[in-house]
Amino acid sequence: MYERKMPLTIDCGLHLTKEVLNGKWKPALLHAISLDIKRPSEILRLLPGATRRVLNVQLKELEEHGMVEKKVYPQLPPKVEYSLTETGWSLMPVIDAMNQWGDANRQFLETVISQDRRTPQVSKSVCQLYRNMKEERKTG
Amino acid sequence: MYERKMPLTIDCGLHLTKEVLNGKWKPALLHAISLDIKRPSEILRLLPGATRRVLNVQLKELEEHGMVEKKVYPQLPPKVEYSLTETGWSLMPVIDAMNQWGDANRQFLETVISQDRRTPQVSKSVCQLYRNMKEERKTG
DNA sequence: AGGCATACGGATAAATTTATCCCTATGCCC
DNA sequence: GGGCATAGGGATAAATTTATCCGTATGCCT
Repeated sequence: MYERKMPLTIDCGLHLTKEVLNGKWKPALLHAISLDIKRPSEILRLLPGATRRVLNVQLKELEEHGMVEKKVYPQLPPKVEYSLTETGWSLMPVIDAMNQWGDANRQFLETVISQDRRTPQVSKSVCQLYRNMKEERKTG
Repeated sequence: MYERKMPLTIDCGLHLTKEVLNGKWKPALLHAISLDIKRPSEILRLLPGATRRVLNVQLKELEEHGMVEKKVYPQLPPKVEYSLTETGWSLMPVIDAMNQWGDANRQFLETVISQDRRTPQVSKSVCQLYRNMKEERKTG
C-alpha cells in the first residue's frame, strides 16, 4: 500500500474537506450512496467510467475516513451494502452544492475546459442516470 | 506544458466542479482572493506551504477556467492583482461550505486522517492567518 | 464443465500533479 | 556591486493517483 512521503496539509477546513473528497470518484460515490444505491455492483453500473478496482479502493478510503459504513452479509454469493455515517450525511450539503454549481454552469464550464491547453477529449453521458434515478425515487 | 492523455470525465455537475477545484491550492486561492487578498505576494505569504511556482500555475488555470481575472499594472516593480469573476463569486458558497464543514469536523477528521494507512506527518498552523485577517477586516 | 454473478485485492504500469532548481527583468537602498 | 522586492516561467525530478491485468472464492444455471 502506498505511503505518503510529503507532509499532509491540513491547516484550514478547506484542506481537510479536500482530503476527504480527494479521489476521482469520491463525491460521486457519496452521492450515489446517499441516493440509496448501496451495493458495489449497483454503484459500478452507475459509474461506467470507473473500474471495480478504483471503487474498492476509494470506498475503503471513505470508510477509513468515517464517511461510509460497510455491511457485509455472510452469504453466497457475497452481498455488501454501504451507507453514509452521520458525518457522511453532514457532508451532503457540500456535495449537493458542488453538484448544483457544476450543473448550473455546465455550458460555460464545458467551453472553458475544452479550450484548456490540456484536454484532448471528454467523456460524458453517464450521470444522466443519476437524474433518472432521482426522478424514479421521487415519483415511485 | 502537460497534455492529457486520458479522456476527461465531465458527466455530472460533481465532476465539473471537481475539475475546476482540482489543484492542491485552488480552493484556498479562491478563498484568499474573495477576502481581497489579491496580490500574488500577499497570497504567497498567506500560504507558506505553497511555492511561487505552484501558485502561478494554479492561478493561471483558475484564470483559464474563468474563475479569476488578472489585472497587470504596467509598473516597475510589477504589480498584479487578481479578482473573482462573476462565475468565481458564484462558487464561493461551495468553498465556504467546504471550509465550514472541514472546520466543524476538524477534530474528528484529524483523528481519522492521522490513522490513515498513509500519512506520516501533518503540517498545520497556517490558515489561522485566514481567520486573523477575516477578523481584522471585520473590525478594522 | 463452462459461464455468469457477487466481491476483494496484489502487482505493476501509466498518467497526472507537485516539488525543486534555476534563470529572466527592473528599481531602490546601503 | 550586492541584496531586497516585484512577478513569470522552463526543465526536470519526485510524489501521488489511476488504470490495467490478473488471481482468489462460491453458488447457480445450462
